[in-house]
Amino acid sequence: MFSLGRQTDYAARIVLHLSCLEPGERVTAAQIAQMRLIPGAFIKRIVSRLSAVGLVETVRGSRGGLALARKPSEISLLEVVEAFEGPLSLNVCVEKPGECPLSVTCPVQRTWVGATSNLRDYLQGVRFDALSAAMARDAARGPAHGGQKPVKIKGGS
Amino acid sequence: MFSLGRQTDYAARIVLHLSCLEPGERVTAAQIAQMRLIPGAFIKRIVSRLSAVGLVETVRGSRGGLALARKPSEISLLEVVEAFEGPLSLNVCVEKPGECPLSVTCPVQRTWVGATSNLRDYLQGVRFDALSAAMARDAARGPAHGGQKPVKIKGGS
DNA sequence: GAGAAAGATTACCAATCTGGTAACCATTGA
DNA sequence: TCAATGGTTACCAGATTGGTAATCTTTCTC
Repeated sequence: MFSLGRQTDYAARIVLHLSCLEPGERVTAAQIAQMRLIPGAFIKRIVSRLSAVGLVETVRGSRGGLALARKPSEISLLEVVEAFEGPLSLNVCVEKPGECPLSVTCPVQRTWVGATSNLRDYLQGVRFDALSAAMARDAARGPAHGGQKPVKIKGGS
Repeated sequence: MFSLGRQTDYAARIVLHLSCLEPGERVTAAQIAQMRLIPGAFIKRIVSRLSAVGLVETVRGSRGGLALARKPSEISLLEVVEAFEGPLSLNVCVEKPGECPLSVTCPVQRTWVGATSNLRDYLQGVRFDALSAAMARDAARGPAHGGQKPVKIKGGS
């Protein structure tokens, strides 16, 4: 069906969640899992990766938790996607043009390249400050308007 | 790695190949397979699908073969892609927004929707008359310039 | 220091998808 | 009738995916 993996979807939710925190605030993976409907055991692997890639900072131990490693305005959706899907590429011949002997004279190859960089540009243009702002706007409209309880962001236990 | 399947790639090659034919001309699947480096047994399934979807017309029996069902200018790359990948959608929540309870207030969902339609537009804008013209231009420059034997199109047996 | 609360890492699993092969059927022209 | 074609189906091995679970490591609190 040609879609992103669940992990990538979950990862975006996590980063979005963290984008909504006050600076200095921290939240546990379990809390995110619960509020963002991510399987509790699964989120560990995802967070681990986000941390390895340098998108989130983690603090171990009791009273530990997660926070963004950078400002939301400096994180693009593309970064999150590529952290889990690898370098964006609609077809093998985009990454490794030499692999297909036809690629030199293949106009479709050039199309894949174009579509790929198009998509990449789009995703790179989406930054998490904008996303969290949009979410805050939605939440401000209140539960009634969306038919949906707005997700509570603060981890204020 | 988030890329199109091989079938889709092959399908595009096939349609491109057929786009380069003179009107009324026909070519066999085996010939395409050989010239476009598609596994001989595999191409049958792909052709079968292309025919089922109404993109190519087939003639069975001895002296049979394939041709486009429509003019190349009326076939977009998107059609070929969706014939093999299903409706384009970067995430499940694009096709089935109701499935994820968060989607109502989820700004990422709207981003997936936007990126999807962006990609769809791009692919819909690529038509096979343009691709075959580009390929003809390349071929006209001769073998020396590409370091690659130009693919022979005419099935002149 | 003990213990609980976190994240980190690893092994494992079932289910699905994928690319591909092969055999056989159906149709058609010579 | 026979060979050449496309059509269909069954099958297969390997990779991927989404997910669970167990165990390790770090850190805070008492």
